[in-house]
Amino acid sequence: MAANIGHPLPVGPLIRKLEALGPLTGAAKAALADLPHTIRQFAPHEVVLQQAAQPANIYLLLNGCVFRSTVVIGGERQIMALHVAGAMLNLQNLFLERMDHAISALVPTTVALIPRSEIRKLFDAHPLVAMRLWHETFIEAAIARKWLTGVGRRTAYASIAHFLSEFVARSKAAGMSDGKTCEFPLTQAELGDALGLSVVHVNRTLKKLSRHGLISWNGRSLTIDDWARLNEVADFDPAYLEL
Amino acid sequence: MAANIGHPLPVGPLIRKLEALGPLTGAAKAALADLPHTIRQFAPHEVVLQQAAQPANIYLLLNGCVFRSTVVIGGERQIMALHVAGAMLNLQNLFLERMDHAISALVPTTVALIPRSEIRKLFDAHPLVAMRLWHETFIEAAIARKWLTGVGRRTAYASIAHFLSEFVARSKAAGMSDGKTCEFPLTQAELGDALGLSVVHVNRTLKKLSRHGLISWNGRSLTIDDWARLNEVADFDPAYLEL
DNA sequence: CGTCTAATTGAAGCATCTCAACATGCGTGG
DNA sequence: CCACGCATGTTGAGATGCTTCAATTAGACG
Repeated sequence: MAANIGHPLPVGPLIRKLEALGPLTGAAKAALADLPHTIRQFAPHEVVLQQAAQPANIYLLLNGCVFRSTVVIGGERQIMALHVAGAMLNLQNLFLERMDHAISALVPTTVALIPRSEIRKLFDAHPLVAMRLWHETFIEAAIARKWLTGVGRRTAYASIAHFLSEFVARSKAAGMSDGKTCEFPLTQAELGDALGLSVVHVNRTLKKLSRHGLISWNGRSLTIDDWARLNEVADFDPAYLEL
Repeated sequence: MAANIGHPLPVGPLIRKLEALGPLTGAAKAALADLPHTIRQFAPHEVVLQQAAQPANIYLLLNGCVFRSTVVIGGERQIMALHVAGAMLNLQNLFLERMDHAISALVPTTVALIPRSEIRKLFDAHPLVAMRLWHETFIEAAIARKWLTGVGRRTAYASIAHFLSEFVARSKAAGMSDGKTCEFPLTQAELGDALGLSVVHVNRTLKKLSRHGLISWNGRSLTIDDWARLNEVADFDPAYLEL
C-alpha cells in the first residue's frame, strides 16, 4: 500500500463530528488532515472488513454508509450498527487484534486506510483528539444499548417503527433528509437482520405501518407520514443520539 | 461528601484487570491508589445509579456484582451487562452528563465514588491509564455485541445456555468458581430480563437444560454438568472475553 | 428478453407469551 | 415459636406473534 503523503485526508465529516463534542485545536485538525493514508472504494454489499480479520490499518469512512454484523451458526446474521461519513470503523483494532464482527457497505462507499502506528502517534501528540474519539465510543455504546433494548423488548411493530424513526432522524442530522423523506438503503432482509426478524414478517409489518398511515415505502425511499404517532408506537426519544 | 484522603483506594481488582491488557508504570498504579474517594455500600437489588441521573462522581466497583438495565414503556426491563469487582461503572460520565440506563446491585456491593475532575487529572498525568481503560471500553463493546446477537438470533434454549456459559467462565476468571459450580445471583425473572424472555419460559427452559443433563440449578447455585454439550448448544467461544 | 434480486402473499407450525393457580422458602412481627 | 406475608419458583392451558416453506410478482440490468 502506497501512502498518499501530500494528498490531504478529507477529514471534514470527522472533524464536524468531533467538534460537535467539543473544540479541537487547529494543530490537531491539521494533524488529522496530514495523516498518511490510502483511499479505497467499496460497492454496495461488498465486505469492508471481514470477521476475524486482523487489519493493520484503521478505516475512516469518508463517504457512504456501512453496517456491522456477525453471522451466527445457522447462517443467520445480526446487524448491530450503521455508520455514515466521519466514522472510525475499527478504532478498536488499536487495542484488539481481531475483528469480532464484519463491516459491509450498504451503498457505494469510500474509506481511508490509516496505519495504526500513525493514529497512535497522533494520539500521543494530541491527547485531546483521543479524548474526543473516546467520547464518541461512549455515544456508540449508548446507541448499541438502545438497539439491544429494541430487539429484546419490543414487538416487531414497535421495533421497526423505532428503527425507521432513528434512521430518518440521523439522516436529517447528517443533512441527507428534510426530516420526512429520505433514501433508505436497507433491503427488507437487511432490516430483518438488524432487528432479529424474518423477511416475511418485516414485509407484513411494513405493510401494516403503511396501512395505518404512519409511513410510505416506495422502493428505496422512505417517507414518514405521521411523526407523532410513529414516535408514540416506537417510544422514540431522539435525545440520546446527541444530535 | 468527605474525601477519604489518606485511606488508599483498594485498586487491586482494577489494576489486575488493566495489567491483563498491558503493563502499567508504578507511578500510575500509585496514582490510582491515591485517588480521593468515598466508599458506599449497596444491598442486593438496591439502585446504584438511576437512569437519567447526572453523577458528579465516577463509580469504581470494589466488591460485589451489578447489572445495567433500562425500563421500556410497558414496565418491562432489559438488562444489558453484568460487572464484577474492578469495573468502572460510569466512565462515560466523564463525557456524557446523564445516565442513559440504570445500574443496580445484585449482591451486597461496595463502590468507591471518585470525583470526575480527579480522574481527568490522572488521565492527564498518566495517559497510559486512559488508554488501558479505553481498551477496556472496546472489550465491553464486544461483549455487548455478543449479548445483542444472543438476544436477537438465538432460541431461548441456546440463549440461556450461552448466558450461563459466559457467567461461569467469567466467575472462574474472577476466581469465584472452579469452572463447574458457582453462585448464581440472578433470579429467573432477572435472567428473563437479561435475555428478553418471560419468567415462565425461562423456568421451563432451565428445566429442560437440567433434564438434558447440561446443568443443575439448586436455588442460588449453578453447576455445569456437561461443558462440551453446553458450549455446543450455546455456540459459546470464550476467546472474545479476553480472559 | 432472460435472469437475478427484492418484494409480496398464503398456509401451517412452533416458540414464546399471558393468565392463572399453586408450591416453596424465608424473614418478620406478634 | 407460630403465623403471616412476600418474593421466588413451578406447572397447566390457551392465545398469538413470528417463523418456515413455498409460490408468485415486480423491477433492474445486461
